[in-house]
Amino acid sequence: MLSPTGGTPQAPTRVLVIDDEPQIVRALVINLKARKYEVDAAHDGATALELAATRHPDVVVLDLGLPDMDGVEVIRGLRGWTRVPILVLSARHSSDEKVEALDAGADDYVTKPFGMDELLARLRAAVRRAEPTGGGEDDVMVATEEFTVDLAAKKVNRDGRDVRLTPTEWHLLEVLVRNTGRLVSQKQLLQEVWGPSYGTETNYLRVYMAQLRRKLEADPSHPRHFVTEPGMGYRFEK
Amino acid sequence: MLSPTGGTPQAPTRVLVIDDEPQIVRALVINLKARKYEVDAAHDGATALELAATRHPDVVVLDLGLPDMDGVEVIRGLRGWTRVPILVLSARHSSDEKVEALDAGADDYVTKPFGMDELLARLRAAVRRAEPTGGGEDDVMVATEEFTVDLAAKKVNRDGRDVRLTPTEWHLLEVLVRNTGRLVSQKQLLQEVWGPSYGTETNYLRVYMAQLRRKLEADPSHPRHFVTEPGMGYRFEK
DNA sequence: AGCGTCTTTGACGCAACCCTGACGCCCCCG
DNA sequence: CGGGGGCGTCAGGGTTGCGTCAAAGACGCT
Repeated sequence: MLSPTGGTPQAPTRVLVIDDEPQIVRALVINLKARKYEVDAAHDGATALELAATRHPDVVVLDLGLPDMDGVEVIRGLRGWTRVPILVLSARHSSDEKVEALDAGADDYVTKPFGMDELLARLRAAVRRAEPTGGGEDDVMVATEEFTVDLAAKKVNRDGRDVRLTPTEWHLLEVLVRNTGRLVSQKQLLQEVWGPSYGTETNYLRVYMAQLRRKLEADPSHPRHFVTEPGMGYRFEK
Repeated sequence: MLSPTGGTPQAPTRVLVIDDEPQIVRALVINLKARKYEVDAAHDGATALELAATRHPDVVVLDLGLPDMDGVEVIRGLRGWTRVPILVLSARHSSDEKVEALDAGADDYVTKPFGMDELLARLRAAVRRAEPTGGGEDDVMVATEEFTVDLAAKKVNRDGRDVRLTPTEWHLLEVLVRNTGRLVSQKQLLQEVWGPSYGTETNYLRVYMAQLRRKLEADPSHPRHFVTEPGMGYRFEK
């Protein structure tokens, strides 16, 4: 995985690196940028808190040994207003120090010298669990003048009443709606709804398209939304 | 701070410890119980997954060296259906192993021998960040015309009297209510309530949906709130 | 050890769904 | 102008899935 943000394209993950040792900052910045992270860097606590407030990073990498203030104070300063994941770096192996940092609100604690692979893995873990819960919570709704389709809730509403669809009807509708405006070939429809071994049983499509139209179209015999493209396939239009 | 759960009284934090070395398990259990955690223990991967499904721990401590299966497989088995924090223990210091475990979905990685103080601090950190976000006011109360469900208090009230629900009934109701209006597939229901190894035992659903309807619906044979979507799943409507 | 509660499992009737075939229509093409 | 392929419609039958009931097994409590 090259990009830190998984499959779908989205805003790059923003990292705030706080360390006063130039060579460590340089190594981190290079490695992070190579993996398509967006990186800000600060070499003391004051600028760190400032950058955190203005740039809103998705994750913070914090070295405890700063020139101007105690690293734990930086953690408290951040935790006062944000739950952004904080990954602490430190040369100290002392258990007390780890406990203090973690209880102040740090998410993870890595002792120097550290392996870059491990650090990046811990960073990925921190970012991942901060991601919004629940997977696909987007309420994907498609609306026409006559009915609405809610892909997430698997609901179809027409004239204020819910329309009952059978599994096959729903599946067919789903494929069409996900390709709104585009032509979907008969073969593609058959394979997506009935399975990959189907492809020629166009009579299935005729029956189920008729049922969809009967349940959703104002005038089923003159469909406005479920359009037949003879010899090719079907198309859903808003 | 003696109690792991902050100030306000609430259910104790439940920890699942997975390790095949008895002395480690004993040390962990003693230390955790002394701090008012509720502790379950498993000494192999199979029972671990089973316990995770039935007991729903708030955090998992997992030793990678298990007799029956690879520790990473346990992580994947858990991540298939839950986001519970996973804290990995391991004797291996190898960087590759850490990266693999973290990328499989672990939240933290501690190498043995470990300091108990540090482990407990890391455990607190893992639990803390898994807590519900402060800003998101959970709709813990859901009301219909006939009954109300209080998700926080785990109470159901109907006609002014509390309704007694068995653990399974409640769990099923909870999943449905958290997805009010949305269709929940039979597989999802089975896996959330009975555990990840279930998915086809739809007869369980039939029995327990009937019991929920009998206890909550005005006319159980014509359910208004617990709607069956044949072949797909069930839906809770207000 | 005994009891009660909860969970699991099996059997049965019924309704709904999916598939199938037949028929008629329209449009394209010969 | 006639034939044919593709499409829409309808109705029947096999199959699946759901609701219900009942009883056995598992578990915890007294």
